[in-house]
Amino acid sequence: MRTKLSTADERRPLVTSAAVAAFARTGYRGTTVADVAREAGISSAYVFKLFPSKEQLFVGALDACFDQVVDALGRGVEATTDHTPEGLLDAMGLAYAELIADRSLLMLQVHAQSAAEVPEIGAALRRGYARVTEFASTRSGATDAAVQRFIAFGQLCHLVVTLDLDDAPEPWARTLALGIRHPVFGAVAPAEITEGGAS
Amino acid sequence: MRTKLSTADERRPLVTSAAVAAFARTGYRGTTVADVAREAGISSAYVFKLFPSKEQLFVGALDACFDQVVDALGRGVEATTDHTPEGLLDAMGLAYAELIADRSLLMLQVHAQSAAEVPEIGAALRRGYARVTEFASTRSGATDAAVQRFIAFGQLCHLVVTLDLDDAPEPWARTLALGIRHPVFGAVAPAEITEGGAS
DNA sequence: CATATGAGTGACTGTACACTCACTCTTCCC
DNA sequence: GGGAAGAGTGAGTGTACAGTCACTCATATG
Repeated sequence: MRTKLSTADERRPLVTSAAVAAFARTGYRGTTVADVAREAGISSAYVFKLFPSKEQLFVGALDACFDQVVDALGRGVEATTDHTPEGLLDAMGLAYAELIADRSLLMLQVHAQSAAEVPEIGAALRRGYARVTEFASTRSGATDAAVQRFIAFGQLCHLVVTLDLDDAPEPWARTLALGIRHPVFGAVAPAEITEGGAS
Repeated sequence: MRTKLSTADERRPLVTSAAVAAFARTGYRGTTVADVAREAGISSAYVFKLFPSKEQLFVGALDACFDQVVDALGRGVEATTDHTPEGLLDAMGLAYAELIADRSLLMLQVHAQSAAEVPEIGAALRRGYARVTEFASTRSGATDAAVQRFIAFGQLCHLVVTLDLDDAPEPWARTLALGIRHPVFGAVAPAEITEGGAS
């Protein structure tokens, strides 16, 4: 009994997870479907039975990524007792920081942004950011400007993690990584950055 | 007399510009050196005489990109009369917005971020952001938090332009694109156009 | 048992691409 | 004129990859 068979519908989400991990490492064009297949422990021929094309496989991974992001934001909101708009956004930021501790979900978004010229991928990415932005906005009740800043610091966080700035000693790197920790118990950007630190 | 010869040292920067344009369109892995060669009007064989590898060609393009970004920030600083730290950062933001009106320099940074796993490219990207961050910090005299916010909104701007959000009607897109215009005479952040120029 | 359905794969195909090489043509200097 | 130095290319080579196909094997049911 070498391999236990499962149904295609059971296997598809497993392959999607494998695709998230693989595409997160080397991006849309830098990852072969053989890489995804290896990660999933199946043959690449079977990946093409499960998904019609590499493009659709990537889109599936990206959708799954945003599912998890929105879920995490929701859990963050549930977990806080501070129900002010700023408190709710902070709670979401913290939850996001915990979620992306392993980098995969974050890197997938970065790679997707670079592949957004592919129409289906661009559309999926817009869909994802629409969900996140609308969720942050309606669930926090914050002003548009505050929501915009929330997303802006999310994007900065992507840069910091991509370039491994959070444990770089250079002053400029410390400036960009201020308050951003990707190790699990850290916090993400403080919302009150009005008159912050010293130089 | 079909083609006027020029020296390799004259031609290299021309090819670098072509590389910026080509890589900006389809990214590091999505662009062939034949694409760059076509853009530059030479054969791909000759591109390899001018640059040792595709990777070094991309690094050259990225360095040139950051040269232009830092230059633009400098011109922004020269052009403003408001010498408060916030005024200087605003002026830099405005200059950056004008510089990236044609998207190439911005998209190249986005694509570079996705290719940062390639060691030489990651290093070049860190070099570039180091220059920008240090320049913004020392020339504005602003707090670390303000400089961080400056870069964060720059990253948001990358997202907005990549996803073409600035002329999308959806509310979430309007929220993210608040105050961000990429058409030439638009402004970034809460800054006004001060120079008296005709159309 | 027979036979159907669907899971899963090895071996291919066609193409695209990074990089090389042998070569030609131009310019310049004697 | 001759010939060295360098600009510039056409025609490759080797490899890697998206997608296909014909097939095997497991399970299910009558």
